[in-house]
Amino acid sequence: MNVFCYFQSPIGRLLLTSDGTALTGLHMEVSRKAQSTEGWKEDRMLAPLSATLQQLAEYFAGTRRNFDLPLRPQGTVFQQRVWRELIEIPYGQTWSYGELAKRIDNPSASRAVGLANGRNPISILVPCHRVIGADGSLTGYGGGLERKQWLLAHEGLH
Amino acid sequence: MNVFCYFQSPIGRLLLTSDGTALTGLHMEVSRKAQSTEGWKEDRMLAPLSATLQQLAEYFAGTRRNFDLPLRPQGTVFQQRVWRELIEIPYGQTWSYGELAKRIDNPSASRAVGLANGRNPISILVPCHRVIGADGSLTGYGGGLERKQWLLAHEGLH
DNA sequence: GATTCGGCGTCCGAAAACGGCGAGTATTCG
DNA sequence: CGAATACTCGCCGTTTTCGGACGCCGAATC
Repeated sequence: MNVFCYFQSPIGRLLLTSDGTALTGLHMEVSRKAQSTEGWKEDRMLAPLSATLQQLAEYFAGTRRNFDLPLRPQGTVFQQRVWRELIEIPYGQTWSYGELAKRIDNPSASRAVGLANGRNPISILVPCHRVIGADGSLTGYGGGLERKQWLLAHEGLH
Repeated sequence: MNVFCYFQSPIGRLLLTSDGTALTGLHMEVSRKAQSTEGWKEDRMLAPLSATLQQLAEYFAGTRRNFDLPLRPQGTVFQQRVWRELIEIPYGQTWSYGELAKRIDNPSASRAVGLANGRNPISILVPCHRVIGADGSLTGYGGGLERKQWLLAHEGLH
């Protein structure tokens, strides 16, 4: 069972998707990559979705720093390792791609980490925006660098 | 929704599977290729399954020569064409792989037809056992040549 | 800074391997 | 001489393998 709904945020509309028991995706609206929801059902009341809506609202309001939600992102073994580690980055902090690579015992895979980051299906909640270049540059972001910047600023950086 | 059940036949136990609305598989027990039913529900009462059980019993009892069941085999376009044509072979008759290839307007694809035959997910009902070599040899059968021979003999051949 | 280069997992396309064949020769026996 | 069997070779869709390109990097060099 696939369900979805939208959340209106300061950085644009967000698409939330769920398999019925957990959150499977949180996508920003980017023209080129319009995730299709054809054949899916819209439902803001489904438990995982309504909980996410609530916590997102609090996050953007500035009253929440950590999320507590059932997540189920789909990906390869390596990607799962990267994403699981992403969640360990505290609110308002940043790691470099290389640091993240070290943390998953694959110190030379920093570039592959970047790739896995780009494939993160659950943005914001899995905070791939908290990873930047070793020299402090933002380097890149699926939703656009301006959104990455906005999120980091919102968390009190720069 | 995936459901399964078993049928005890003269040629061994058969595994029937359904997506809830049609029959998706009928597999013979072969050690090397034990189709996994993990996470599936066993239910002999589900419409497509109970109907199949009934008609199979009649087939093996010798009182039924044609089946009337909702089938939904999964495969490539080419395989679907082959399987659809297989159903046209009358009870008690055999075609060669080459003849079947001609029937689907691909006369030189006899070998590919053999391959598609081997992938037939619904044995007996989709009678791939009625296809033999152009020289009359049995050539091959997923469930083992002895079963192919048994089925053809049961249909009055040789 | 700007450029170069090595490292790493993934994606993608091309190429090769693989059969439940069949037709055409060659070979073997009565 | 036939007829039956053994070999060879082309066919064709599918699967597997392989190599190269790519990207949200980082360190070294210029």
